[in-house]
Amino acid sequence: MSSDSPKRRLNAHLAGLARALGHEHRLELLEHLGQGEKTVELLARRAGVAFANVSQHLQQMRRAGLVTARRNGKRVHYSLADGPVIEAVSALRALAEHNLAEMPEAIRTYLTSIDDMEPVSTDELAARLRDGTVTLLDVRPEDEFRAGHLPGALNIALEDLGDRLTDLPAERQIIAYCRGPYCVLSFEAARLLRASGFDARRLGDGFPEWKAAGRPVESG
Amino acid sequence: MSSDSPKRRLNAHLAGLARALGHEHRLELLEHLGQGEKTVELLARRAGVAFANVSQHLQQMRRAGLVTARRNGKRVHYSLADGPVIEAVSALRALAEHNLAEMPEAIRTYLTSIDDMEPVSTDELAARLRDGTVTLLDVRPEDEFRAGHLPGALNIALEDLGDRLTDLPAERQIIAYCRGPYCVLSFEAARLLRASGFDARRLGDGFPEWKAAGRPVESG
DNA sequence: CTAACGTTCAAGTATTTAATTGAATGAAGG
DNA sequence: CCTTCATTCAATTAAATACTTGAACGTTAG
Repeated sequence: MSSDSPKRRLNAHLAGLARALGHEHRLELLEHLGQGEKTVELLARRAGVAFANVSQHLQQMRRAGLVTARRNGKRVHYSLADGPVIEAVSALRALAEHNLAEMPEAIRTYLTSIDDMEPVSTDELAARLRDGTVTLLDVRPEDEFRAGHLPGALNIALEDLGDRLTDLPAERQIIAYCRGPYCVLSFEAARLLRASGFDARRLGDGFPEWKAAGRPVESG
Repeated sequence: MSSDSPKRRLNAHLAGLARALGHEHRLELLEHLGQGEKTVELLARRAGVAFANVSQHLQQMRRAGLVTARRNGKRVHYSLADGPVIEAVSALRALAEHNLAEMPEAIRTYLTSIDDMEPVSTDELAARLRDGTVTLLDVRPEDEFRAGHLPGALNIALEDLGDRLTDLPAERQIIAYCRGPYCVLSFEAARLLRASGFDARRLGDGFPEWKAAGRPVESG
């Protein structure tokens, strides 16, 4: 009766999208691309995946419409397509979080330890920023910060944080953020800061989610 | 530097979820399960897929935590897991809709023709229901209606609609709904009703999305 | 023009996934 | 108990996907 061909083809199309998201490396690449445009080489280095391999994964995602490529000189710069890609990945995460029970132990403890840091919500952060009662700290690498960051954020990459504690106010609460909800950078930063006597917390989401929610961003 | 094993494993887990959504037949099965619990046999029939094949797809989704199974006598009844499964599929659809340009022509015309029916939004419907100015028509098969439907809806399966036009009010607007945004049932219903002189529209979403949005449902 | 470099392509192998078939389970009914 | 029926399992084949390697392409610099 209702085995309509167009509907089937649409489902096949949706399935193709899902499969394009269905690989560990591609999800990692998307997370990095969420921070801003990047070259293949940089992505390969950051993700720790073989070069040609990254190129192929990127092309697969390009075919699916998840990312776009632009050539500039010898390099090809990839970035997220402007559809709701972040939202789709977030939906996957929400799905995963709901089934915590069915996850391997190692992942579960990882997630709950991240949760123990009492993450600040995006709404809460926005309010605190209006009040001006917190210092906002971006602990991603500098190039990602330059490509886009939350308004008024201070950038100290996690690896430099230990050497630059004196740049931070001792009396104000510090909220650290990084690439996304499961990115360890802000988690490690908050831990380090707390151990050094600061009042530190972390943002539950990261830059891509903030931007995807339509909130203002700065760059440069 | 930050090639943390737990994070990688989490991405692998997310990728597994995405792959569990990454097949035409599984998406179709999820759509049917969104209407309510169903046996393997019924699913195989409704989806037009070979029996053992359906069983294997279901088990794959069960392993991924997308669906649950319960045995009752000789039959095994599958239903959606209680995580945000509908939301994840909706995210995929949103992604697909955003890239209309990159879709094969056949699908694109299918989608735009559906859109030409000026779908009613969930919010709009809720308001109109409060006013009591519309008749709500559920055109899914009776078993799906019994398993759950929108409050106050009248059930006439699409295949019976032509014979039961006299059961419908000529003076009130009729809003038809079915299984989801891309389900043809309500589309065909609205077309038939309009051709018969009724003032008919269709709901943009379907029963599963209404329920997933936390709105009230009735059953029986 | 040639060399160097970043990226893509092509080919091969290994692995994973899908569909089909027939046998095996497990519950109900005579 | 033996049969029937719905479902699952196991085994096979076919197809798709991932990774590696080395060659090819296109752009910039000398």
